[in-house]
Amino acid sequence: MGINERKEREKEVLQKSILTAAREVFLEKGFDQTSIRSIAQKIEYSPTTIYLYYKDKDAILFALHSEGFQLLASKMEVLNLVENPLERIKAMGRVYIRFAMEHPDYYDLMFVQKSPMNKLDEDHEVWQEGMSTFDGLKFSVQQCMEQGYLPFNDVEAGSYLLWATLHGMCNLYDRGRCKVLDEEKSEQIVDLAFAEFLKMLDAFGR
Amino acid sequence: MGINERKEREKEVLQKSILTAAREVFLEKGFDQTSIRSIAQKIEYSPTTIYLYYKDKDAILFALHSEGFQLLASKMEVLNLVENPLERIKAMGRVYIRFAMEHPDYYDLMFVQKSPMNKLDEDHEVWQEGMSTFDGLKFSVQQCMEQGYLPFNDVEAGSYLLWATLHGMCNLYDRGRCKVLDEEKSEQIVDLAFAEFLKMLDAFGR
DNA sequence: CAAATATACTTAACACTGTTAAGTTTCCAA
DNA sequence: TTGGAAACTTAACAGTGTTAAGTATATTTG
Repeated sequence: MGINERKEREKEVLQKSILTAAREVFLEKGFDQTSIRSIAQKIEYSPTTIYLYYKDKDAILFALHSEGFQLLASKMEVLNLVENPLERIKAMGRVYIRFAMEHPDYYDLMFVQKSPMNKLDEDHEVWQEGMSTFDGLKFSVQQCMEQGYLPFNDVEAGSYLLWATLHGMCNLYDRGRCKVLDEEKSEQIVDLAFAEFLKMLDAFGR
Repeated sequence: MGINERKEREKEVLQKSILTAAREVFLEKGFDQTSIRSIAQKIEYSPTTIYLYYKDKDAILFALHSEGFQLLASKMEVLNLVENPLERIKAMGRVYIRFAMEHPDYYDLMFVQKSPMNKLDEDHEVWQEGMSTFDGLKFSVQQCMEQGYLPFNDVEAGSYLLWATLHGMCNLYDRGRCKVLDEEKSEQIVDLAFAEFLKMLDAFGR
């Protein structure tokens, strides 16, 4: 009989509407203001109902974190069109920074907050979302090394270095550490620093 | 009469013992567990007494953040012995990473957490601690540019780039994003990436 | 068809958090 | 000795994540 299946579907609907509400609160009010109670209020259920569909708050944040990676991956798709691996890495950097600037909350959840990572530790799972994205970078770095565009010894270490450079620029900016510069310059520092970054990369691009 | 002066001194003593207790809790239990009540318990005063000596929690965290910068500055002192500006920058990087690894909580407070920065926004002050440290980097970058060690257009942008690179490596590591690598490699990734970083710097060191 | 059970959801509560207003104690000066 | 200022505490507010227990509702079973 299809009753159980109908119920299954109904459960899925509520699970998804919880996630939708969580996303709305998260994007409107930010990480700190995303509480179980505020999500519950949005879907007009009691706070405890949420625990029947998600193990805890971290599970919800992990789901949102995964959404962020899907969004980033979609932005990265255009990079397949770039033939030259060094140019592809440069373009990746532009996409990455643009993503961090346009979706600072998603970015924070994906690369800074500890909450979503707790879920992995509990379930002894691997960080698929992060690994897939990093694989994309590694692929291009590998090509660059083979073609003499980059002087790294180790693909993973080199990829991590490039990633960290962009992450550092975005994170310091997001966390207000650009205050080491005057206000005018603060606003454009990420773009300025990225320009210097490209300069360094080009020094090897023969 | 010296009574008022004695009282002044006593107030200062309590203010400092609050900060000491805050530091102890912070270093023992971490940022999240550093609550007003836990600090109060340590000094055996009521939680509200703390508000007679510090405006709010952010003010205490800012004070701890400043301590962190003092500690970092002391570790940076040895760099004055390094004559060559590029070598000095490399050594700065080593000191910076070592500091981040040995004092992850201080590092987080100084460069990641938003809390200490709120104090600046409220009081319309400048970030002296950050600026002083950044000035040290800018000085060496300027020298490197003059002597042809680094190809930057802009001293501040170049300095920010170098800072961001190290910060990114430390922050991604601290926030568990090294999980893109296998466990074995995760542990040494910062050192490995730093080695690649030095390689890139050396490419200009003629 | 009625009783028992399983499902879905809510209420109330616990143990916390930062912060403030009001009340109490302590101490010093007039 | 009394008045008042200063130092400190109590109680409370409004919020947090989370859990145990209770309540309807719907489904299955006798």
